[in-house]
Amino acid sequence: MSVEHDSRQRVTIMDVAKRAGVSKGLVSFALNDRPGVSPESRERILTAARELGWTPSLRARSLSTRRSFALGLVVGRTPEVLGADPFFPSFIAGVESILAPEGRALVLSVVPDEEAELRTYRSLVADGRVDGVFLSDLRHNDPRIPLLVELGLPAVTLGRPEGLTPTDLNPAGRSPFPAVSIDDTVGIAESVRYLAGLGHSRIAHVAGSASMLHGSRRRMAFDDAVRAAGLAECQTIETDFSIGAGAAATRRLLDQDVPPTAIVFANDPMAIAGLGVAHELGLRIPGDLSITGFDDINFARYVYPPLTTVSTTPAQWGRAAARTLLFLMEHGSAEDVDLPAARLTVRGSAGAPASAAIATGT
Amino acid sequence: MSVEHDSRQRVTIMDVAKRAGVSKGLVSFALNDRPGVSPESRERILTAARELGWTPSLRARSLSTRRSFALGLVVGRTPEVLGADPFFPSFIAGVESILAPEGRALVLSVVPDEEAELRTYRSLVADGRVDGVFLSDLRHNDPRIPLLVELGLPAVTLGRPEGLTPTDLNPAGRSPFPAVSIDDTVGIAESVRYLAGLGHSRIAHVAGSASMLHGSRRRMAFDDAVRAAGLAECQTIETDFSIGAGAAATRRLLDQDVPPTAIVFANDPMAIAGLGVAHELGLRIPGDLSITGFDDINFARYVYPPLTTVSTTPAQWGRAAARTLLFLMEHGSAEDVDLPAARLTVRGSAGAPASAAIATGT
DNA sequence: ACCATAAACTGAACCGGTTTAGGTTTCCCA
DNA sequence: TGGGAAACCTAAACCGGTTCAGTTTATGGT
Repeated sequence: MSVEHDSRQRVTIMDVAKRAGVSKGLVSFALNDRPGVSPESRERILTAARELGWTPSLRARSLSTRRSFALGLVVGRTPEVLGADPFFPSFIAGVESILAPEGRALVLSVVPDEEAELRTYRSLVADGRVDGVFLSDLRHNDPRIPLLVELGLPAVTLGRPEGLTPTDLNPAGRSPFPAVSIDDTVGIAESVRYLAGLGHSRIAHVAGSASMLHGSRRRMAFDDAVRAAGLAECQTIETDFSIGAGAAATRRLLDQDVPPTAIVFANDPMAIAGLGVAHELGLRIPGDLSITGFDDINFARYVYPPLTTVSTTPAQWGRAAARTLLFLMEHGSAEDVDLPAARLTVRGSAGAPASAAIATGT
Repeated sequence: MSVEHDSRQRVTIMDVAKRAGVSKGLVSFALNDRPGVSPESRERILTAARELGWTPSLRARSLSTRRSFALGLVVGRTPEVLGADPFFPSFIAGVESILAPEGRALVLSVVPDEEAELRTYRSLVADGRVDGVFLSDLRHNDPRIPLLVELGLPAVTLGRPEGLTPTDLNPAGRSPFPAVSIDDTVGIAESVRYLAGLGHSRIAHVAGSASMLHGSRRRMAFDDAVRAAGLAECQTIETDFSIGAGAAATRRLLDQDVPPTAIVFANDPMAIAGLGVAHELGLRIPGDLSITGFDDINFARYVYPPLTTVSTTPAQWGRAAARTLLFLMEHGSAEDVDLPAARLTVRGSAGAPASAAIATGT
């Protein structure tokens, strides 16, 4: 009994209806299991559909339901920064692992600057390409938030936004979008405590961009931890998170009369660049200089010495974000999710400073 | 004269037709600039559309034209391998730079294995999600090629496929899909020649997966170059392109009685891992061991010593691939594109072997 | 036996475009 | 002046689903 022979004509809901001896409306009802279909009819319809190998046309569904069954991710980074950071590949893999079984697709955009980013959101909505979006790399007074509110596009933020204007807040005074967050301050605090415990007193921080929430938050965590450890003012240099900027910052720090004995980097790419600069200057690591990173990218374990860093879980973040966004779109609201805090992973790049005398200056 | 006030009702082609005093069919004609529309009408219609801020509904267009105006990229890699390799972010950025102005979106899938990969292509087609796809990471007898032929999905391959069965070939005996390629054998040959020129005679190769075309092709290029340089048989170790495998391979190579004095790695992540292993073993680079990589990822310039490697241009590849795929879809066929060969970029990780005595064994 | 009500189901409108068959004009030339 | 072709345009069908008003059928209460 061959039913699969394609007669050069995609099988439609009408074919299924005819074969089951019902109207196409009822087929639709049965498929979206809604009430008002007798068990027998439902069975007959589903059987017919199976026999014909029918799958409802996504395009037709899109048109009549005004949904696209796709989610969007707009990444506003230069290829330079993007390429060095394995966050997105892992994050996307996590997202996909949730979306694929649900029959939803991910529409990805990579754009170089903020203006293009906002344009992209507008056109995604104008074209009805996506039903919701992931908002990553939050910034202070992030212009994307009011834009998405204006566009009425459901979203999930990676981390809690800050600096929202009253008009953006929802009635309860909260962010208009659910946030899926991971506490990265714990890891920074642990890094500083660990270094201080090893005997370091001149600890510097190579921070990420202050305009990015995770950049400034890690910096504040660093300052707090330094203070908590009873250390004197510690140096911080702001960068844009790029490898090159990390190398330059390291050079500046080490090129001082009294250089730091340890550097806490805001991400692993910069830390690895720092490692390179230190080697180049002939410093022993961790003897002359201790280094910690943030992210625990794959490279971290394989550079020399292996990088002591803070381990994050982007794939898990992706899964949680995808689940939250799907829930939001289905139920109209969703709870914030807090993932387990990122914790310090100790490897070889940090150790006791070689000379306490130099460190204390006495 | 406010026309922008949204009356809670998206403006449709009908609104434009009414305002221009024509039928909606004619609006469609004017918009897709087809013959049979008088200049005056066309002008009136376009003006009306502009005034109303009308954009044709992508969803409606999709339904009636049976196109999705989106292209697909299915990446079959584990997050582990994917995250370390900045190829895709750059490639995607290149693709996007072409697609965005054309109003096309990129649908991205990341799947862990080949089975899921094939499933994904099937469902992308069944759902009509994409009008064409990019085929990367070509493998020998790649099962995706016959699948895409069967599905009738236009595609562009990144590199020329091999091992096609006669049924897959088109009438002219060529691959059914246009290929956008970059010659990576030149870079490998240059690496070997460069090392040989420095005085190395025991050069090893840490190859990528032999099942991947670029893995085996680079390996063959290595063998050819070694022979051309008049060197004795040189060692090769096959890996899966992952950082960890690169580290393990390096360890095995260096843990021999007569270790190589230079290693040519099939990609940068493995080369960087090799650098780490060498450092760990207390070797001086390039004095005791020379290392070359492949890709010229961002990290390459910032590790110590900076990596001598072969520079590729993934963003350019992405642009060319996107242009070719768009052309293919519009005209039904497209020419192969050959990008400039990847060339060696000399930095510090390769140099003359410290002792010619050890190198020659005399 | 009869009416009320719920459950099951149908038919048609609708989503917003494209496409095609056919109908007017207009213009040209015999 | 008429005939024919070309240019322009309209109306309606179509893409393949969802949805809803309304009809039929089954159930139940009195």
